[in-house]
Amino acid sequence: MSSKNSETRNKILKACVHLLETSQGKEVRMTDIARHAGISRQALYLHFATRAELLIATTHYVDELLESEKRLAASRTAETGIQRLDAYIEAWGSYIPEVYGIAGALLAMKDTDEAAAKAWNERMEDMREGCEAAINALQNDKTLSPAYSPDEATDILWTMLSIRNWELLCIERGWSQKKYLENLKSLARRAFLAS
Amino acid sequence: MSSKNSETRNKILKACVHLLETSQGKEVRMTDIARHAGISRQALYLHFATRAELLIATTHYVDELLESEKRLAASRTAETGIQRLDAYIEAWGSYIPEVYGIAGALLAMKDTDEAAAKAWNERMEDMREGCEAAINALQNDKTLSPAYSPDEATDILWTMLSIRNWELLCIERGWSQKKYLENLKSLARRAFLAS
DNA sequence: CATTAACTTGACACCGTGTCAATTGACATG
DNA sequence: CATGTCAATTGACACGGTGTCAAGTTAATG
Repeated sequence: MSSKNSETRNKILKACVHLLETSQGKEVRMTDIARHAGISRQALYLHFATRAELLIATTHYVDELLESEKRLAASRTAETGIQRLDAYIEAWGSYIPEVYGIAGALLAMKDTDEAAAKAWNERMEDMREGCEAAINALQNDKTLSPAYSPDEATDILWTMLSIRNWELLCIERGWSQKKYLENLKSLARRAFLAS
Repeated sequence: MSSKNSETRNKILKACVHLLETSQGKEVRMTDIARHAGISRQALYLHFATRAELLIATTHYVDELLESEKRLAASRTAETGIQRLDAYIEAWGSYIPEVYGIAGALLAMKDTDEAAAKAWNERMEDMREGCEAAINALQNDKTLSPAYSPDEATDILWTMLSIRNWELLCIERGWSQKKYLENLKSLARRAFLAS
């Protein structure tokens, strides 16, 4: 459970990311991760107490790699509410495919594992704040449709942008990433802008 | 594996429904179902070869109880496209909370179990047909926004109405069923109607 | 009375997670 | 050089859940 970055710890995380990304759907077992990292299964437990902990660490790991914070925060600099809404959808929507594998694993554990649920909920809470900020920006511009309170609008935007929705459109229905982004931006405008 | 309705088969299905409905989130084990049905665990396997098969049978069972077909088909009688859209959202949206428990169980098995995935996909396909019919009705009325092809609009409506979205709004965000239905109807209008 | 079908009990195999103990090998420090 | 320590290894094992198998019980039916 070394808290620092050790050589093997990184090997493990790297292997975990790779497996989650490639083996879409199929289970990713501790054994698989170990083999792929070139170490023994037991050595995993020297670094991560449980599978859940490993998965959570993996999300942090990729977030660092992707500089997620930075990219998501960028939308905050947009001038108008509409631009901000667009920028947030663009940023978050581009983030999804890069974390989809890991998110899926975490999501699957959510129901059975306390720690995984917590990690996931924190993430969703962060995302919701981004939505809230975008909606508030609309509100300040007086461009938010009077049909919605900011809270309601936030809930809806947050739901629209869920990873599961991305999954339905881009995986199940085969939409391209470009089509997804364009459609979601346009949908959000239709939904939230005062006409 | 008796294909007919036997006494105990129904007891099992009833127990299964009850457990899935009440024990939200917690696992529902074969043992639990057996105990709750008042029979031995092994007797379950006399009626259903696998857990997946039992769950699938359970969905059919509740569908029969709820007369889902009938209720969902009702929207087809609406006159205008808009009414039809509303009616479908009303029907499907009211159906969700009643099958939420079972759906969750099936959804969770989707990734690991072939049969469960198939059962789920069939269901989603049916639902998509309902969406398609509503969108086509709009199209025929020339009230579908030119921004969308019927296919795109169908995909989006289908996504909007996903059980996971209902879950996010009604479970996670605590929306009432009434609020959910109203908001989804209004959202769909904003999204799909030509302005 | 004998047969048959539905159930029961109890044991067991398989898998995946997590634990434990004993061992090895590298490397640092006195 | 001896010692200790740290990371990793091997191998065994417990636990929980699904699914299988075999033998025995019970009740209905001819």
